[in-house]
This record gives sequence, C-alpha cells and structure tokens, in this order.
Amino acid sequence: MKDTSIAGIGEFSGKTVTLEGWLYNRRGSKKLQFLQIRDGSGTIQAVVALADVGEELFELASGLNQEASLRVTGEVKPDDRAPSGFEMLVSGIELVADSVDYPISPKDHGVDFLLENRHLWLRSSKQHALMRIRGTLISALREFFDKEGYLLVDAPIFTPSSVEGTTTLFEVEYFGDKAYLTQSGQLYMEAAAAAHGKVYCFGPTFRAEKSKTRRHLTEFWMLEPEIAFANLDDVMEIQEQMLEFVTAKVLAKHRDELERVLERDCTPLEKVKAPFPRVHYDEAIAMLKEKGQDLEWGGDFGGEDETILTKAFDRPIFVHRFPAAIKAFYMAPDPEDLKYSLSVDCLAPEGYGEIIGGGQRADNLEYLQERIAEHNLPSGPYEWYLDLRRYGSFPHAGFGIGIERTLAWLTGRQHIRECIPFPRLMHRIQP
RNA sequence: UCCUCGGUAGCUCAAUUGGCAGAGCAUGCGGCUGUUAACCGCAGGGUUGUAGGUUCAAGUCCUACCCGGGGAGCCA
Repeated sequence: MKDTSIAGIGEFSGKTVTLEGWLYNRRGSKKLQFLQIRDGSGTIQAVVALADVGEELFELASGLNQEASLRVTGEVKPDDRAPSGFEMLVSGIELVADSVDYPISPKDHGVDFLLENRHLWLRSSKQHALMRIRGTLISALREFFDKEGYLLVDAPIFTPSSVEGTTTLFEVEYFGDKAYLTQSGQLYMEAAAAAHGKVYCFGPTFRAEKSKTRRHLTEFWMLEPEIAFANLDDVMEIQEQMLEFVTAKVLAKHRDELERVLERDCTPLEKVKAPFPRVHYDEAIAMLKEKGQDLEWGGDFGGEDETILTKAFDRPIFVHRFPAAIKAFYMAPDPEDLKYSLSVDCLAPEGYGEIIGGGQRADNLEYLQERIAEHNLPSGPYEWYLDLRRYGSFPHAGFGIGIERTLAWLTGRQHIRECIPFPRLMHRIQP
C-alpha cells in the first residue's frame, strides 16, 4: 500500500509519486492518452505522452480497459484545466488486474440495470459522493449526541414482538419460536434512559410493508435518542439543534461534491437554522384545506399533503400534536386536550417530507395498559415495558431520524434507494 | 392488495395508419499531440418479456400470464 492519495496530491506538486487505483475513463489519440484515475479518495487525470514514455508503455496505456486496477507513477503538476487543479505526467504504469467488458459505461443507464449492478455502481462519481456524505451525516449525528452527553446504547435486532403493533414485521424462526426483526429500538431506549438519562441507539430497522415508493426501504438505518425528564418542547429543540449541526457539517465538508457532482443547490441548506416553525396539527389541516386538499380532521397526511406543507416554509418544520387515535400506543396524551397526543413529526423542506418522528411518551401505567388493550396488542410481551412505569416512572421523550430520508433531502436525491449502499426493496434483495 | 406506466442489440432509446427492426453509447479495427460523458470513419451485434389468437403481413391489434418502475395504504 502506498501512502499517497489523490485527495492529498497537492502536497506532492512537482514530485514524482505512485498512485494505486482504478481507471475511471480514458480518451486520447495515437500520441497522447488521458487516463482518469480514481483511488477512492478522488480522481486525477494522468497524461501519457508517446514522446515521453516510449512505444511499449504507450501501447499499454492506450489499451487499458475501464476499471482496470493500476499503479501509476508520474510527476504531479499543477494545471488550470484540471478540476482538482493537478494532473499527473505519467512515467510508469503497472497493470495490477484487467477489467474486461465493465458493464457500466459513462452513458445513461436505467434504474433497474444500475441496481442489478449496485456492487459496481458504487464506484460511479455520484454514488461515491453520496456514500461519503452518508458517512459524514452519520458521524456528525453521533458527534452531536456524544458532545451533548448522550450514551450510545445498542438495541437488539431480534425482538419478541412488535413495537408499534401496526406495521408488518419480518418473521424469523428462533429456536422453534417466532421472533421478529426490529422495527425500532425505542422501547429499549426508554429502559436505557432510566439507567443513563440521555441515550441513543443507531442501527438497522426492518419493515415488511409492501411499499413501492421513493421514500421506502424494507431495511433502513435510524438513530433514536431518548431523554429522561424531557417533554415535547424539549425534543423539538433538540431536533432543530441537531439538524442545524449536521447540515453545517455536511456543507462544510462536501459543498463541492454537492454542487459539482450531485448538482445540489445548497442555498436551501444554508437556511437550516433554529428555530424551525412549529405547526399544530389543526393548523396544518387548515392550511391544507385552504390549498384545496380534500381531507378531514383525524387523518394522517399523505405524501402530497406533506409536500404542500413543506413548500410553504423555507426550512424544516415541526407538525405536532397529532390525534392520539392515529399514533402509536406509547404516545403521551396532551393534558390540554386528551384527543391529541404529544407527538411531533419533522418534515424536510423542498417537498421531501417526514424525516423524523417522535414525541413524549406516556408515563402513566393505567393509561398505557388501556392503550395496549385498545390496540389489541398481547399484554405479555409488554410487561417489562410496563415495569418502567411501575418502578419510578418518569416523563421522557425521544425520536427517530431516518438516515436515508435525511440524506436524500440533504443531497437532493429523488429516491432513497441511492442513499444506502445496498438497498433492500420489496422486489430486490440482490446484490 | 389496489391504481397507473413500461418490457425492442451488452446499455439508453426510436420504429408514422399493421407493411424490409434502426440510432447513440459500449465492443473490434483504422485516424487524430490537450481530451473533459472527447471526436471522425468502418465493422460485428436481434427468438422485440412468455404463451396463444386475429391478419396476406404483428414490435405495433386482442387474450392470459411473467417481470419491473411510479403512486396509494403504512411509515423513517
């Protein structure tokens, strides 16, 4: 392994270095070849001149296939014509391994073909940028909670029962019993919050819903904080601080990739500053009716409703106090009016819609028992959860932020399937 | 599960009223010393998703099925 990376190539201006990577693209003539080399950290153009390298090496260069792996040696030179400001004057090439008939050409491809070749598609520039920004988003989220004194507590993937009782779960055989893949770590975070005060989990979650939309995956990643003695207002404040923090981190580190590679206009992201507008459910209903949407009090919002709501504001918004009847059993009732719940969704702007769901949890034992019965949930699996209300119950609140939906918004993607390395969709589990 | 759109060369797509199945990219060969998804010339490449039907003639019309996209519901 060499120490030199393309991202840091500027340090070696005027010096001769060896790069290890892959041939991204090649063009040229009988006497001059332009090799686009990528090494994961970046890309650089390597120029091979027949007059400099001789016939044998030039012939090797002009026969190189797309995605062949290489060691390329040459002098690093500043060049105004290069996007990165530098290019390499090649003096030596070692073909590490050839790449014959690489399926993904630099021209257009359809979604189905690209997903079939997801293992190779990841090498493309847009997909490369998306994965880099995903990495930054995740580390920025974790940095935010770590610096605020939260403890990372891992939730289990196998669960004995549904968290919310509504969505369809993936069932697995568990030593002769049934178990399910988790749809949320929240209930476990409530237990952890009683032990540590401020906690969060980060991991994959699974939903067996037969959803075929640009907003759904069957396997997606979620970060779920839970905070003891917090209320609804507290979690809204935490959410807006968190989004302001991670958006600034992503902009600081990836503005060039966002604008140049992903063609994302960054001006809407610069407006992601606290406070975010807080819209009561009733206000949201009134706004939507005014815009001509046909809907009644008591229902949830559809994709089009969310689009209309978010386009009325220039930054993410909170919609709070949904009717208790359409929210999960563990949501706390609004003491001001019991038909509302102390719930909140955060909707991303520009039509992206819900990226965070959460709220204050019910801390009254009898209320929870009634709600579990109302939802026709088996009481047995929830006894441990009810213990949290039997032994020092405490007001607490939390939320879950969807990584892929947040990334799709930040990067301006149309579909969240590009926002996870290997998407799992209703009709796709390969590669 | 429902609504809707689609399936033609390795890839992206075209094919008029039912009338010889085509182009770009990729690949191969040739040309070009500054290309930026390079360009120019030539060549090879097809069981039009599957099965049936109508017709002198079906990529095109009809029936059934298979596969996929987008959306609804559900949610992050």
